[in-house]
Amino acid sequence: MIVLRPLQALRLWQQVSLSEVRDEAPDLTVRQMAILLTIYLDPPPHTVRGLAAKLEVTKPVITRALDTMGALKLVSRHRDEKDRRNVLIRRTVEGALYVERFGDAIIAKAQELPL
Amino acid sequence: MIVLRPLQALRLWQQVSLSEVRDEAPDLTVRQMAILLTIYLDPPPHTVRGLAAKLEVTKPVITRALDTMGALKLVSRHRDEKDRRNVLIRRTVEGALYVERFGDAIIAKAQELPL
DNA sequence: GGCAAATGATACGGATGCGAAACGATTTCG
DNA sequence: CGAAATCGTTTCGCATCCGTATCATTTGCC
Repeated sequence: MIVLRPLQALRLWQQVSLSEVRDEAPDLTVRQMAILLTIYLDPPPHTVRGLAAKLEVTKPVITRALDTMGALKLVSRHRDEKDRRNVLIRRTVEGALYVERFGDAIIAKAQELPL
Repeated sequence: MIVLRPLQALRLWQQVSLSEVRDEAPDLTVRQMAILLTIYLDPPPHTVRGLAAKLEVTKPVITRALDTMGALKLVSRHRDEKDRRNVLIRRTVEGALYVERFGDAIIAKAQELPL
């Protein structure tokens, strides 16, 4: 991947952020987006503790974000039957669609960028 | 600019979001970031009304964001002497530095991306 | 001069997120 | 078996943001 100039990178971020703000879609916080993308891009399994460590935030932050995104059906939670203390976070169809569309949005904005 | 694959675009967004979350720096909301980047990338003058129209949000959203980012010294407000109803939003040294560093962070993450 | 329009700020009630601390359930291990 | 450790959740008080409605100031226009 090549990002030629700083200005282009910033423009890309601006355009994608603008489309997010304008969009009807539920606006996730930066933290929630980081969690969501990690769940969908990094290999499973994902646990609360693991995500908290990866993001360098406290566990309640993860729990609350999962509450919110779970209500939006973007992720789902399941007890680990091997070790019932763990909660395994899994992807959902709706979440995969959301992430896919987001990726497409980035690409679309990238292609519209001026030289 | 070329973003070869959707996965790369998503990875880039993830990595930059992660660095933002982990960072000590004051974490701006998506709206605030969109406003900040618009102020620094789009040609002035910038007014509350103009920003509200560009982001498709209400004026109080802009006012509040300017309050917050003004306290962080990322932007400054000045009455328009030509038409004292207007408030002109201007860039600051701190804000320019913040945006510049953010752009560098994007580029750094982009270069680290896997093929 | 007087009144409508325009601009940005503010008030209000509600929703949501935060950090720190405590909690319940489960597992580990001496 | 029982104490300690682990894991995720919940609670608490607080801060911030939201949308709607309203406000004060300034301007334009008849």
